[in-house]
Amino acid sequence: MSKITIQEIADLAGVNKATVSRVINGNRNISEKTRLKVEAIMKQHNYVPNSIARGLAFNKTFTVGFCSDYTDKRAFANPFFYKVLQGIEEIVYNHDHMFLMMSDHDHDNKKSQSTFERVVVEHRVDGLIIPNSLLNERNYELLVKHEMPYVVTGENMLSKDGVPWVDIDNVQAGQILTEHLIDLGCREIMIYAGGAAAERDKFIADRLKGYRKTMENHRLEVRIIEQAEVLKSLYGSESSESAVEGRPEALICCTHEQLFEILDFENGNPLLSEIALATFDDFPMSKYMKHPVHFVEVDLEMMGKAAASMLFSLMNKEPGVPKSVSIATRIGS
Amino acid sequence: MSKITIQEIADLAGVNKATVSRVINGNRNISEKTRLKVEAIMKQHNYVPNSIARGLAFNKTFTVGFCSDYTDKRAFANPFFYKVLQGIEEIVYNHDHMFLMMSDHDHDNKKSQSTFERVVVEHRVDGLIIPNSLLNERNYELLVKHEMPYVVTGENMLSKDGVPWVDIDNVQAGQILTEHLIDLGCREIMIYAGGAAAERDKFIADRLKGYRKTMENHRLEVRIIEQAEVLKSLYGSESSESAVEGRPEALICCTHEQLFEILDFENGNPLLSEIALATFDDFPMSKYMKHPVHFVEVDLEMMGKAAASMLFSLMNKEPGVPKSVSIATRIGS
DNA sequence: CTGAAAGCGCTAACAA
DNA sequence: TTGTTAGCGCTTTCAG
Repeated sequence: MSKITIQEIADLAGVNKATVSRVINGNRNISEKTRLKVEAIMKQHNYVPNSIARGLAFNKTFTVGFCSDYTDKRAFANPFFYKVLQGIEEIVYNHDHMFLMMSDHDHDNKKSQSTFERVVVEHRVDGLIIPNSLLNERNYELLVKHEMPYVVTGENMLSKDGVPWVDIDNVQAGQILTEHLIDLGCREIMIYAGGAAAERDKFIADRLKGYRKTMENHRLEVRIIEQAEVLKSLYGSESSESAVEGRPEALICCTHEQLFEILDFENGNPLLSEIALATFDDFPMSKYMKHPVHFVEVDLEMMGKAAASMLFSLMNKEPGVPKSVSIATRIGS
Repeated sequence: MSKITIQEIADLAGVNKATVSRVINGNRNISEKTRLKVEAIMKQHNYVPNSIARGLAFNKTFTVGFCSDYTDKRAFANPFFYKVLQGIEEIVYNHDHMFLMMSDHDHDNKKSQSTFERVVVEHRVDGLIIPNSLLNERNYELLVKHEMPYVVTGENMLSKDGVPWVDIDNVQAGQILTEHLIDLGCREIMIYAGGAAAERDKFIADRLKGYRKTMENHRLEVRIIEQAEVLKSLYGSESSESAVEGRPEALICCTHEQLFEILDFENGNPLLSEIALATFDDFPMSKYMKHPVHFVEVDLEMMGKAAASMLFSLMNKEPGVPKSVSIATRIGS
């Protein structure tokens, strides 16, 4: 079925297949009459051009890929992650392309090619949207070498210039979240942002920066903890007088993992329930939780749209494409 | 880059491209000597056969697709849904295929083709795994017409024979969940399973069946509510004496949507907090919630593997392929 | 405006 | 064991 080829359509319409090809591709050099005739025949037999053959001739796939990272909790553990996809898809379909998702993990064992690698090397897509976490040195080289257009979601941590990315404005997010806690009356606000993590992940460094700036504006003390142990000791069983003194009114967790680490700790430490918790990325489960969590709301769909739009601009080699987009956030509820 | 073709490899190796093709495809009729030579040249130039061209020649894509349904809350709203994907991917890579995800929604407006339709009609994949919710009459016809092998996740609700599916054993799940609540000491156990929904969705009917069987075994009263209103009235402000009497000790919600409907209602009705809640599909957030939720644990990775394995069997036209797989569940924590 | 022919990169008979 | 020759289905010169 669907075996019907351009040649058969041509025969049926009594024209050459080149003519059929012209109507398929909207070539203007064609008489209204034959165009209509061919179109009718195509419709009648619901002919659909074979995309593989088309791809071979055009040396294109008419497909953009999205690679998600299995190990990226920030993405998949967030049930609202799919909104990004929705945004991407809308743009992709408007451009009459296919949207293909693949998943991958940054596996170090080079024994077998990663999905990502195969897709790039085999040119299975014309462009790629990948998460920050997948843009390591090796993958970067690969993309460049194969001249594969790409956009990164999440600001890149690679010290490369010119890597195009789309991300939420993490500095601003850090600011408004801190501002929100201050509005709530908190003064002693601590932030859980690992030193190593902040080095590795730009988004953590930025969130920290937003926090720091806000606290300093309000002349409040900046208190950063890098490991949960520090916090735990403040609430430990042998807590000294000074530990009790050191307890903050609020704690900002830079990632959901950090948040859950604290929440898990809390299950054995009712004292912790006094603290106001806050985190980034949508967290709509908050209202059902024992311990409510303040969070920042992100227009993820917009983020997806921005990424896809940027990708198409790159694919079309449009001049003057902005190399990055930051998306503002607001306090969620 | 990567422009290197089979012809150039052939020239470099001083052989015919057919010979190169033979080593690519592991043809046995080739001398060890030339095979090694060609392989060396290929490696040296990291030659990768163009998959598009290969696809055209083979009339295959070496790709299997997975279509997820945006509107299917049961899938995407569940952060652990990706485990299914992990299972699928493992099998797919073992078969040296690509795995491509697309998302779709059962949009009734026929104005534009759905992604699903395009993928099928254009033969972008050799086989497809799709959720139950996408297998409507129209899509079914399409798959059959285009002879596209497919497997459905979630038992099919279409009254078609021979639709291959993989699902959790929903009857068993209903049983163990009910059994679990009984073990906990509950006697008045109500189940929220919409009448219309149970008609439409086989999985609801099955869960209900498991509940019913267990309750009857224990000589307990089967109490089914089809709309949240019934329950709400039992807890409403003007609750009569009889309403209070009618309050169950436990409530089983057949879907997460139903569960959240109850949880949202609860926010204004502390009385409801007395009730034991239970639901299906993994719900690991339970331990962080104000109101803990009993749930059934599913080996989603296994489900993915089963679906993919079945698909490959179908693609290879293996004889005697079982038409369905039911996967047992256990109580989660 | 339309047709004929070459070719995209690879595979698969059929010969040699 | 290897080379030759057609295609796979479509696009795209280049003539007419």
